[in-house]
Amino acid sequence: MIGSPVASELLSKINERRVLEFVQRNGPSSRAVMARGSGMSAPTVSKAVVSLIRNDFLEEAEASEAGFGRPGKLLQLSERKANVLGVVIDADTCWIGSARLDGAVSEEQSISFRTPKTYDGLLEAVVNGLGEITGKATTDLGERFRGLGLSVPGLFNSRVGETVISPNLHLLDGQRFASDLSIETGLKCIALQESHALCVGERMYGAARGMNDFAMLDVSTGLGLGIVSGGHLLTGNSGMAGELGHITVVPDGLRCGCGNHGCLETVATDTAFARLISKELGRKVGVQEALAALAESGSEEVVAQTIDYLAIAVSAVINIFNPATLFLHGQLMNSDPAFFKGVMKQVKKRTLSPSFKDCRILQSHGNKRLGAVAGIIDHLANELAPAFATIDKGNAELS
Amino acid sequence: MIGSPVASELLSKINERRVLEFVQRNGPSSRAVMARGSGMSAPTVSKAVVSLIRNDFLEEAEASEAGFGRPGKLLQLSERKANVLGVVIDADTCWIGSARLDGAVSEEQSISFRTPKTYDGLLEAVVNGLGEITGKATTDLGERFRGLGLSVPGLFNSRVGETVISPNLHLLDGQRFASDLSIETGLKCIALQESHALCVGERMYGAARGMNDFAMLDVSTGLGLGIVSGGHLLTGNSGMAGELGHITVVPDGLRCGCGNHGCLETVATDTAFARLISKELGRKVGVQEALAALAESGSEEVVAQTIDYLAIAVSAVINIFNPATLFLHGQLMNSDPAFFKGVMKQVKKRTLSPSFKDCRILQSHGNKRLGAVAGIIDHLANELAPAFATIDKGNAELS
DNA sequence: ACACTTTGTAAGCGGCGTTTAGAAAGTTGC
DNA sequence: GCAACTTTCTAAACGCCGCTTACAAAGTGT
Repeated sequence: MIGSPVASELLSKINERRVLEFVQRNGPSSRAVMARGSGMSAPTVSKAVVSLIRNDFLEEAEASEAGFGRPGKLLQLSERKANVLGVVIDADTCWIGSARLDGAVSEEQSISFRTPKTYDGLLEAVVNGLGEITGKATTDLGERFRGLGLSVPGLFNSRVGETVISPNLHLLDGQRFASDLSIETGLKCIALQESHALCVGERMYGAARGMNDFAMLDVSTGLGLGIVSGGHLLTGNSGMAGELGHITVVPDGLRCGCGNHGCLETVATDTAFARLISKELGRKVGVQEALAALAESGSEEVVAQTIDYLAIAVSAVINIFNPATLFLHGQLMNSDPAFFKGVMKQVKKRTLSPSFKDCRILQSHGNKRLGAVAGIIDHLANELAPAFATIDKGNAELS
Repeated sequence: MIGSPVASELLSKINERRVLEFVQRNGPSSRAVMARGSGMSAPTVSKAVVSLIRNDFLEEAEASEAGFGRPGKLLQLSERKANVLGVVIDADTCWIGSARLDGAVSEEQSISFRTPKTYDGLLEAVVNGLGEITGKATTDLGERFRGLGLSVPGLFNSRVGETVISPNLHLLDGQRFASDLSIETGLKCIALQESHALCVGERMYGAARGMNDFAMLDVSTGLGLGIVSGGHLLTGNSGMAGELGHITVVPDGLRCGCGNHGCLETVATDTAFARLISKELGRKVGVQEALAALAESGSEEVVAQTIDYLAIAVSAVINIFNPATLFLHGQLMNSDPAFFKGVMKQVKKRTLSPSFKDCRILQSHGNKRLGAVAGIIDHLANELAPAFATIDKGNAELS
C-alpha cells in the first residue's frame, strides 16, 4: 500500500530497458534506428546506450550500415557478458545450454544427458555439464553469464522456489533446485514450472510473440497449461496455477496419480490414449505406435472417447480463460490431422459460441529450452526496470 | 511494441493518483499525514493536491485536526464533483444509486425497481431513475457525476462493450447498454459482467481489500467466477473469462441453457439444488424452502450429490487458479453450516493438496452495487494515471 | 507573551527528456 | 578532387519533476 517514492531515476531505467529490448528483438541497431523505432528522442537513446554499455549489456559493433549519409555504428548484445544459461529437467532426459540475451540458443554449447537417479546426482550432473559446455570452472561462470533459467516438471511453488511434488520425477520432491544450483555456481537461478516455461518461451521468442492473451495447452504426458492474460503470466498465489488436469470429469473414473478418481488428466492426454490402445492390443505401445495401430485394431470407440475428453479439456480452457489464441501441444494433436479435426468439431459444440469465435486455435511446436532461457532473460529485464505498460484501453482493468 | 515516449508528466500524474487513493482509503487527511503515510515528500504532496483541487477531485474541509502544533487543513473528496453513479441490472430487479469516489454509497440517493420487459423500457427506466435520485435533468448529470458504472448479467464482451447473450435476461442480447446510456446522459459509462463486478467491488471496498490473488465463486443462480491474479482482474481477450459453468462434468447430463448437456452449472448451484428438491417433493420450491424441507423429505442422496458437484467446482477453481483466498457466494453455502462443512470435506479430497493448503476459503457477502460503483471509480483512477506497481518480488512475471 | 510543536510553502538543486544547433562521417555529382 | 548533400550522433539550453532545506504560519502549553 505504502509505495516507495517515485524516483526520477525510474524514467531512465525504463528507457534503458526499452533500448535493450529493441536490440533483443530487432538485432544490432544504430542509435538513430532505435530512436525512430521506439519513439524516444535521439539523445535519450544515446544516454541509455552509454549506461547499457557500461553495464556490459551492449557493445559497439565495428560493422556499419551501408547507406546514404553518415553510417551509424551498430550496437549489439555484448558477446562477452550478455549471455544466460538454460536448464531443462525432464523425467527421462535433461538439457543444458547457453543463449544470448536475444534468446538465440547456442547449438555447440548445449548438451543432453539421461536424468540421474538421485537428487545429488542431478545437481552434480548439471554443475558438471555447465562446466563442460562453457569450458569454465563453476566458480567463473559469473564472468560470462548473467543468470540461469530452469524448467522443472511437477508442481512448483514459485513463492518459496520449491518443487512441492513431481509425479514423474520424485527425486525433485521438496527440493529447491534453483536455490541449490545458485549456491553451487554463484549464478542467479530462476525456475519455472515447465508449462509456464513453454508459455513464456513462446511469448518471447516463439509463435506467440507479442501476444497478450493466449493459452498453451500441453496434452502429452500430463495435462499442462500456461496462461498469459493481459500480458501477464497467470501464476496464482504461489505459481501453481494452471493445474487443469485434476478437475473431475469421470465421477467414478480411473485412479489418478493425485489420489483422486476420474481426473481429466487420466483421459485427455497422449499417455491416456496410448494406455487405452495398449489395453486393446494386449501389449504396451507408445503414442506413435498406437496411432499406427489404429487401422489394424479399428477401435473407433477409443478414438471417439479420447477425442471427446480432449475436447472437454480444450473447451474448458476457452470457456474459462477466453484467450485470443490457444496453442495445442502434443503428439496426438500435431501428428494426425484427422484427429485434430475431430477434436475441433467437438470443441465447437462444447464451447460457448462467442468465446469459441473469439479464439484462434493453433498447433504449437514450442520447446521448454526456449522457455528456460526466456525465464531468466525476462527476470533480468524486470530487474533492470519494471515493465511499463503503455496506458491500456482499460475497460475494467484493476490496478 | 512501439511505446510513446515516457513523458515526465507521468511522474506527477502517478503521484496525483497516489494522493487521491490515499484520501479514498483513509478519509479526509491533511497534507502532512499524506506525506508521512505515502512516503512522498511534503512539497510533492502539496503540488498533487493543488492539481487535484483544480480538477475537482478534492476540496479543503474547514474542519481541522485537534492536536499539538499547527492544525492541518483536511482534504476530502469534493462533495460537488467527486461522485459517481452505479447501476445494477438483474433478471428481476434493477438498482440505481450514487456514491462518492471512496465507494460510500448514498442510501437516500438510490432506488430499486422491477426490471422492465423491453430493452427500450429498461433504458428509459434507468434514465428516469437517474433523474429521480439526483433531482437533475438527464443532461445535467455531468455537473455532479464523473461517470457511471454498470453491472450486467450474462456474457459480456468488454472489448466492444456488448452483451453477447444473457440467458436470464434476453432483452440485453446484442445490446450495448453502456454505450446507449452514455449517449442518453453524456456520462462516461463503464459496464462490467456481474461476477467481475462482484470481484472488483470486494477488492476495492469489501472483504478482499488489498488482496492481489483471490477468486470469487458465485453459486447462486448460475455459476459466476471472478479472478484477480497478480493484482489484475482476469478478463481474457474480450472480458468473457471466468465461464466455469459450462465445462462438462456429467457426460450425458441435463440439457443446459448453452445447448450442451451436463454442464457444471446444471448441477452445482442453488438453482440446481432447488430443482432437485422440487422434483423430490413434487412441487416447486425455492432454495430456502428446499433447505427447510430437507428434514421432511430426508433425501440424503440429493444433498450428497449437490455437495459433490459443488466440491468439483470449488476444487476446479483452486486447482486452476491457485488463489490465496477463495470467496464463496450463494445461499446454499452461506445459510447452512453443515452444508458448507460437507462441501469443504469433499473439496479437501478433490483438490491438489499444496494448492488447497495455500488457499483460505471464506464465505462472501459482497454485492454487485459496490461492484458497479467500483468499476467506474477504478476506471477514473486509471484515466488519471496508470497504476504503477512497486517493483515486484518478480519470480517469473512477464512484462 | 514566549517557547515549542507541527503544518505548509518557497527556493534551490540535481536528474531527466526534449528541442535545437552543430560537429562528424559518409555518398553523390561535377 | 572537391563541393553539396544526407544522415548520425552529441553538446547545450530549456522546462518539468521530486527532493532537501529554510522559513513562514498557526496552533498549544506555561
